[in-house]
Amino acid sequence: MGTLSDTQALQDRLLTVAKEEFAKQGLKGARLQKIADEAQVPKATLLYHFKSKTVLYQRVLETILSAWDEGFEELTIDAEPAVFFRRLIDTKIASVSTDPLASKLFAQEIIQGAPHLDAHLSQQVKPWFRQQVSILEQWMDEGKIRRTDPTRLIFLVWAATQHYADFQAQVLTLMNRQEFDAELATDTSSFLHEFICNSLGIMDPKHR
Amino acid sequence: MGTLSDTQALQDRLLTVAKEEFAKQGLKGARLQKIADEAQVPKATLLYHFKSKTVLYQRVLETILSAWDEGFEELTIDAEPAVFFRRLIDTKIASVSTDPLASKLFAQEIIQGAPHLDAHLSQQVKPWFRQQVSILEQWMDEGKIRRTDPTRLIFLVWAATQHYADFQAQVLTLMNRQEFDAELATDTSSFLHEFICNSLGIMDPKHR
DNA sequence: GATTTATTTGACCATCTGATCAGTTTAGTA
DNA sequence: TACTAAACTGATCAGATGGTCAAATAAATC
Repeated sequence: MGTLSDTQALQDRLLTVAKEEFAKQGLKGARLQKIADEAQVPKATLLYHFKSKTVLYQRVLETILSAWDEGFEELTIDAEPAVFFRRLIDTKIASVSTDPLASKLFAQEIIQGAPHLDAHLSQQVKPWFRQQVSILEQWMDEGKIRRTDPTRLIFLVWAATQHYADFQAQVLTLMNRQEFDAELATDTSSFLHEFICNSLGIMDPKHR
Repeated sequence: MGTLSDTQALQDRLLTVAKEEFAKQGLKGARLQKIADEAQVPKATLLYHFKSKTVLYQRVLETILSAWDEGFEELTIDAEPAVFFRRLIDTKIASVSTDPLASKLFAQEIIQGAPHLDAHLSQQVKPWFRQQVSILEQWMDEGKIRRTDPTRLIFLVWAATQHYADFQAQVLTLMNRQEFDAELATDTSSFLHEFICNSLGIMDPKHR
C-alpha cells in the first residue's frame, strides 16, 4: 500500500475533523481526545502527526486561508461592475454555503483579536483589499457607479455574506428553516446583488 | 455602610469583568481565576456570588440581552422609512461602538449554535423581528420603499453594523486605525443610511 | 450585648487535558 | 532475510482548573 499517500490521507482527515471541532468549540474549547475519537485514532497518534494542539490549529487555519486565497485571486479587474459584484457575491456565498465551518472558525479567530493571523491579515488580505478599493474608486471616477466610501462598501459585502455562515443558527431560527440549502443560497445571492446594484445605480446588463 | 448596595456593586463589577473575559476568550477559554484577579477578589468570593462558571456566564448573557431589548423596544412604527432606518442604524452602531464586547460575546454564542439562548431567540428576538418585517412589507405595499425581501434586508442591516464590533481587529487593520472612535462611528452610520436609502429609493427628508 | 445571618477567604481536592515516552508494529530497502 | 526508519499506541504524568469546605469576619436583628 502507498504509505505516503496513506499518511497524507490520514493527516487530511485529522485536519477536517479538527476544523469541525475548532469551529464548534473554539480553540480553547476543542478537545484533542474528541478530535481523535471522531477520526477513529488514538490521541497519541493525533499528536504524532501534529506536535501540539496549537500546531494543529494553525495548520487548520492555513488550510482554510489558502483555499480562500485561491478562490478570490481569480476575481480580476476586467469585468464591468455588475459582473464584478455578481462574481464577488457568488464566490462568497458559495464558500459560506459549502463550508460554513471554515467561516465560523475564522470569525472566532478575528473576534478574539486575530492572535494567530496578524501576518495573514496584513500580508494577504490587505493587498487584496486595497486592490478592490482601487477598482471601485476607478469606477466612481468613471461614473460607472455612484460615489460612496469604497472601504465600507467592501465591508458591507463581506459582512452581509459572512453573516449567513456565522449567524446560521439565528438566521435559520428566524426564517423557520432547518438547513441552509442551495435554494436559500441562490436567493440570498440574488438579493444582495440586486440590493447593491440598486444602491450603486448599476443597470443589470440582462435587463437592458 | 450600605451592605446591600455593596453586594450589588460587587456583583455588577464581577459581571462587567466577566463579560470582558468571556468576550475575549469565549466561555471555555475564560478562567475564573483571571476574572477574580481582574476584579481584585479571591476566586472563592467570585464563586460565592455566582455558584458556577455556567451561572456566571448566563448572568452576563442576560445582562447584555436585557439591555438590548430595552434599547430596541423603543423603535416604534410611527416614523417614516428614512427616520426608521436612521434610528435603527444609529441605535445599532451606538451599541456596537459603546460596548463591542457585548456584541462579540453574543456573536460567539451564536456561532457555537446558541446553546444558551435558544429561548431568547424564539421568544424575544423572533417577535421583534416579525414586527420589523411587517413594517417593511407595509411600506412596500404602500410604495414607500422598493419591493425586496424584508427578511434579508433586516439581516443586512444587522450584519453590516455588527461587523464593526465583531471584526474590529480586521476593520482597524484594513483602515489603518488604532481604535473605533466616535468619528468612525458616525461616518459608518451615515454610509449605511445613505447606502440603504439609495437602494430602497427613499428620499432623505432633509434633501427635499 | 448576644445571637443569628450574610460575606469573605485560604486551603484543598477531584478531574480533566495536553503532552511525553518507551515499547511495538509496519513499511521501505539492500 | 536482515536492517533501518517511519508510524503507531498504551501507559503515564505534570499542570491547570472548576469547584468545595470549614473557619473567620462583618453585618444585621433581637
